[in-house]
Amino acid sequence: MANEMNIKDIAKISGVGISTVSRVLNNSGVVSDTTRAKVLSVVKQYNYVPNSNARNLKKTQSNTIALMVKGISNPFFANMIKEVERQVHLRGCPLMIQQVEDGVDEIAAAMQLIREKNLYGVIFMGGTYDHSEEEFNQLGVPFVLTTITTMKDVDPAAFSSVSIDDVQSAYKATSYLISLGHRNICFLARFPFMANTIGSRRLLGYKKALEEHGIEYDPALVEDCEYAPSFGFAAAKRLLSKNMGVTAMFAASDAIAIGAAKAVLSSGLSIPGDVSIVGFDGIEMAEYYHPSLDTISQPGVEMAHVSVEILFDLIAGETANRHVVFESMLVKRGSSRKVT
Amino acid sequence: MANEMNIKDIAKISGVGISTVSRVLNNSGVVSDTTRAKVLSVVKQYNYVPNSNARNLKKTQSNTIALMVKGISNPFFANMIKEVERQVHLRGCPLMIQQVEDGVDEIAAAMQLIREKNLYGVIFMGGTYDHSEEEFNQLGVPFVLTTITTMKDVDPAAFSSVSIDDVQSAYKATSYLISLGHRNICFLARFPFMANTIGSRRLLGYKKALEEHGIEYDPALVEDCEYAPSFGFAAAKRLLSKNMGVTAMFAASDAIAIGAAKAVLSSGLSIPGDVSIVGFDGIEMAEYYHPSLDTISQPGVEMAHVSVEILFDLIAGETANRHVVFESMLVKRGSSRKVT
DNA sequence: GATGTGTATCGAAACGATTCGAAGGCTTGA
DNA sequence: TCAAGCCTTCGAATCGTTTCGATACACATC
Repeated sequence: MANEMNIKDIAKISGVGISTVSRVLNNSGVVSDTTRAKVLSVVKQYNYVPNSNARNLKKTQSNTIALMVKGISNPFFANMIKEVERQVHLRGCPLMIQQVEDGVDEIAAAMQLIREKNLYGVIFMGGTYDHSEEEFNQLGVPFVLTTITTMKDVDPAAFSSVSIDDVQSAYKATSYLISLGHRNICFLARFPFMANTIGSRRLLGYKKALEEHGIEYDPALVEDCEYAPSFGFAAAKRLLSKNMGVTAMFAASDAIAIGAAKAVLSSGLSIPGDVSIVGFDGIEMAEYYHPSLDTISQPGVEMAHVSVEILFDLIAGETANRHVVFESMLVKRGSSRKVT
Repeated sequence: MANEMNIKDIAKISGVGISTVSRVLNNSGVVSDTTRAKVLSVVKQYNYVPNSNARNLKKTQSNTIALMVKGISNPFFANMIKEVERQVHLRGCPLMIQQVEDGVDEIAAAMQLIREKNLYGVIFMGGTYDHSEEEFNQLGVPFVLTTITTMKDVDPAAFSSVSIDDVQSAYKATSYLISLGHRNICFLARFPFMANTIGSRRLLGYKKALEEHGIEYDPALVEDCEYAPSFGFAAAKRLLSKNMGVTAMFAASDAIAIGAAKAVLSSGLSIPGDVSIVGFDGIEMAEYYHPSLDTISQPGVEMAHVSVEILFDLIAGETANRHVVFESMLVKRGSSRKVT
């Protein structure tokens, strides 16, 4: 039922050689206009699609791009994935998506795919990578790290990346809350055992802002929670029950912020009347929450776009790795207020 | 850097024939235990991974599954996609994801991929398909339609599907609001020019409930809006400005419901005090909205799971197509109240 | 010893593309 | 007329697998 035509059939029907058909389809080498037209018309008539397995086998390279992502359903990532797919598709390449479960070695998983499928390139999205330069080099195909932190100190010349400055962004959010007069500001993020995660980097920014304003850092104000509303809710509940006089919450993601807001509101407190809240990411749901949540917004779509651009530049032969750091933006919508 | 080993090398190093290595790797045919052990140890030692392009070329079939989806970033789909990926991955197959843009012929796009990549199977997710039985048959590989409505009257024996009963579900939601005493219930959904979309099917359920309770259907209470908060917000604003005495809103998705809730709340009205709201899908964000939104919840994860199961059954040779219709559930959380 | 049966293995052919060296057919100039 | 040079085109070899018919050996049977 599916494709029973191969290049040999097309060649025979067109009355030309096999290689001529190949050259027409790949726009390589010279082919006379009449021959080209003839071949193309036959291709169209029989709806012929070249078999990419054969093509990839011969070229020892496929045109498939893989996206290795931690947390497909995270709304911030979902948007980025959408854009990655769009951009990759636009360039005529199929996209393979693989979810990286906790505890799985991302590079090893990618290696397997690369060798199996002769991948064209890989985008890694989200998470913290505990890999050495050699391990990255082993990949053997172009790749880009998007919104990823690395534990080992890897030479920046060894990889390309797209990110925001997490320390600076968290600093910005915390400073904002401090500037509104808040002193008891709690911080909600995920702190796994590893160092240099997104959470720990944002914690650095949080601490830095406190320090600069002479506010003592209190670990009791920091809650460990995963990037989802249910965890934000539970974490905020825990915090509120401590009765520490918290007047502001800074969450490392909007999903957490939404859960935390729910905890605050359902405790009978008001936002921003009693508690101010600032989230992180800039997802649509935060804007439509009531009250609309302030947030540190990341330009996810552009980040995805640039990731694909860099990847294809590398594929095209660009040898210099690039590191694009986007600017995050403090979006004020009214979930924070001045206190005296 | 990448894989420079091929099966011939492994054969030579192991001191066996090429086909023996192949048989070991595929668990096909008989191989003595000692030979098997020897080959496996060499494979492991050299970290050999078979080239799937070559394998697929020879078998004229790859192990890749494709997911054709409309609206990757829709949170309800995002969750399903996550589960599809998990299940497909669990079965050792790579997953290719292609987003179907508006106006693109889904089947044609899938055909292209199938012929290029010799796909193993395809899952179609979301949207309304305007295809005939012949077009589906042309695919030539197993496939499942998940949460998809079809415009043409296709023989159920010609495809497999996973869905909920949209008419019944909308009927359930509307009846619930009516039972609470509401009469002016508006309905927000997407109504493209085509018939038999998800939106139009849910509209049927809405109408049926009204009719059964002797409430006249008023088209002015139905607003066309896409499945995202911003559109729900705008649609609800439009409705409120009509001053039709609306006391309840039924939205065809939670994303719409969230936008609509925002419109209600930011107009100074209360939920459920002034307006009751029921959404659709059962996404996490609706639960953490304040107030938590009532909704018709779809078992997305199970639907995704079953879709993959059916697909692999078909791949395994099952010839009978299956149609699994899941039960939706009315989840009451407090965004609706009784009126008198 | 010839034949049969089974087990374990081998290697050549094939899958459908790309590519490169070779060659056919023209024109041009000597 | 012939050689040179150019433009097209051709087809064999190749990529790394799978698979099937063939083979080799051991052992039993008659």
